Amino acid sequence: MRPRRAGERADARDDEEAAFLAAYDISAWPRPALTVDVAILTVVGDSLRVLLVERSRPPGKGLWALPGGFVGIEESLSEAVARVLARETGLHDMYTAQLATFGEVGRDPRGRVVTVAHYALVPAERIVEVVDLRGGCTLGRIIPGGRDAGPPFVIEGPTGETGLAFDHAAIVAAAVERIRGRLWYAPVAFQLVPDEFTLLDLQRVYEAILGRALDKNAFRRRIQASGLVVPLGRRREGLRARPAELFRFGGDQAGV
Amino acid sequence: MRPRRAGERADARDDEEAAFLAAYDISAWPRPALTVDVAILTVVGDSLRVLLVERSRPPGKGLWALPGGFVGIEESLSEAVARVLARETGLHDMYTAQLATFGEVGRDPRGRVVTVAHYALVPAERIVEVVDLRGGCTLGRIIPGGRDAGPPFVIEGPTGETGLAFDHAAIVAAAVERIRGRLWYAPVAFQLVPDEFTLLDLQRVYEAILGRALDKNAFRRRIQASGLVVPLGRRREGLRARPAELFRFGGDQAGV
DNA sequence: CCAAAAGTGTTCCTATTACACCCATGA
DNA sequence: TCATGGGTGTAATAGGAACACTTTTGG
Repeated sequence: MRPRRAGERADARDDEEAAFLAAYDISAWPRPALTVDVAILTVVGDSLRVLLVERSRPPGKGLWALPGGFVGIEESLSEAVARVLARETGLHDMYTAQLATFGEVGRDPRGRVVTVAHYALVPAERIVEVVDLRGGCTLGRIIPGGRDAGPPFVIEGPTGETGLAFDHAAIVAAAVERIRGRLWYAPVAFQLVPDEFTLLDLQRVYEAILGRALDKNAFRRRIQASGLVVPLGRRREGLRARPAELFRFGGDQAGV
Repeated sequence: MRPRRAGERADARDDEEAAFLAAYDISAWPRPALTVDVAILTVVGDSLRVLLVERSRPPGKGLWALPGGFVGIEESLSEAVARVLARETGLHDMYTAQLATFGEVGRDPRGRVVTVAHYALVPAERIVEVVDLRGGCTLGRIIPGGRDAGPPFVIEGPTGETGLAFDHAAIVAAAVERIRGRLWYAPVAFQLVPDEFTLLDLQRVYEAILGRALDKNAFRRRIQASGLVVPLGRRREGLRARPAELFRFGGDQAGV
């Protein structure tokens, strides 16, 4: 018995496939439930934050948690993410990416629930505009534990508490590790900054993500040499110091 | 309404949680089925390979596919991977890691099936020992499309065909991209080489994964400087050339 | 003028590349 | 001895880190 080549007895095979599928009942066996959870990351000042929602029902009622929800039978994972984010936070059209899938047996008290964790990157300005940060949403602070780029993290809610519902603290830690690893190779920081930004704005985002200070000159040259930013020829004035040149994301290497 | 602090009205909350969970029926709604699929990668000679199994039933009967199966209600994802690999290939105790989750609505003709793709790394010697490469298993050849480190790939089965069942070709491509990205930062290549190896053995593995030649001296120095290999003080003799020094994985940075 | 923030010049150092060369063995 | 694969020296280069310095604004 060999694998089918293209066109080889395709009719008979197709009939067998069709008959099999007609008789197949995929819901015949018990199986895990599937959710998506999203760590929406942003930078406020010099600290990395994650958007948390208060759980309004059990399990974990009253605890802070990542926005999430069950995956519908007719929607892809990314569609589920978009739907959940719009419902729980009002945000839409932001950069999202898949992170990892968490499937330990005891991670949800409701039963067997496997979650496909995602992360999203949004400028803080947009969150403040759209999200009601008093109506059940907050921006938890992510504190890198180590002095350099390593775990562990502490996630600190608005009232100083550190616990999140389910295994959501582990998801946040994985999200931070992921964007740290991708920071220099993918347009991560550009998603966290307004359309127009100064190089020091951008540097503050890099520093918040990495949890350590960067050399100003080295950073500036590295970013400009990358060809990922284009100068706008305008300056940001009004502060009590020398105006900084404004840039936007784009240019040679940006893949636009 | 504020999030619960530690110990605050814990009894009442716990009662509510317990009551909720007692009444909760998680199987009440239709939902996707969940599988795991594994790309078992290895290096034979100078080419990267992936272990394929022939599908013995519909859908895709007769096509080559990655080993995979449904996730049980009482097993974690990694347990499901181990079970599936032992059942379909006889391999066990190898290095596996999660890759990504594929959840497009139409990816499986049986209905809505979401798969958590994994990859595994095994030395070719072990596959030849354990797996029956004539009884429904084969080592498909992975051909990098670009001249450097980029996609696309062609996956070539034993009889020259290129199609895999479902979206498994995309999973293999994602697996190769992942191990390419991790090659210099994680012990990827060491999983693909026997316990005792020469530096040129190791270099051939790196070259197969990257799809390009590496400078011998640069490679040798980089690996030895990493502290990840320790010389055994013995040599591999018997070839018709100068015997090469044997190494094993371990040492300072190996995290053993 | 001074504080504060923006922006630049220069030096040092390390990792990577490229390429040429020497060494040990079996036939 | 020669072919084959194992192993090394060295110079050129690129990129990042460190640090001191100058410039431009608002008060």
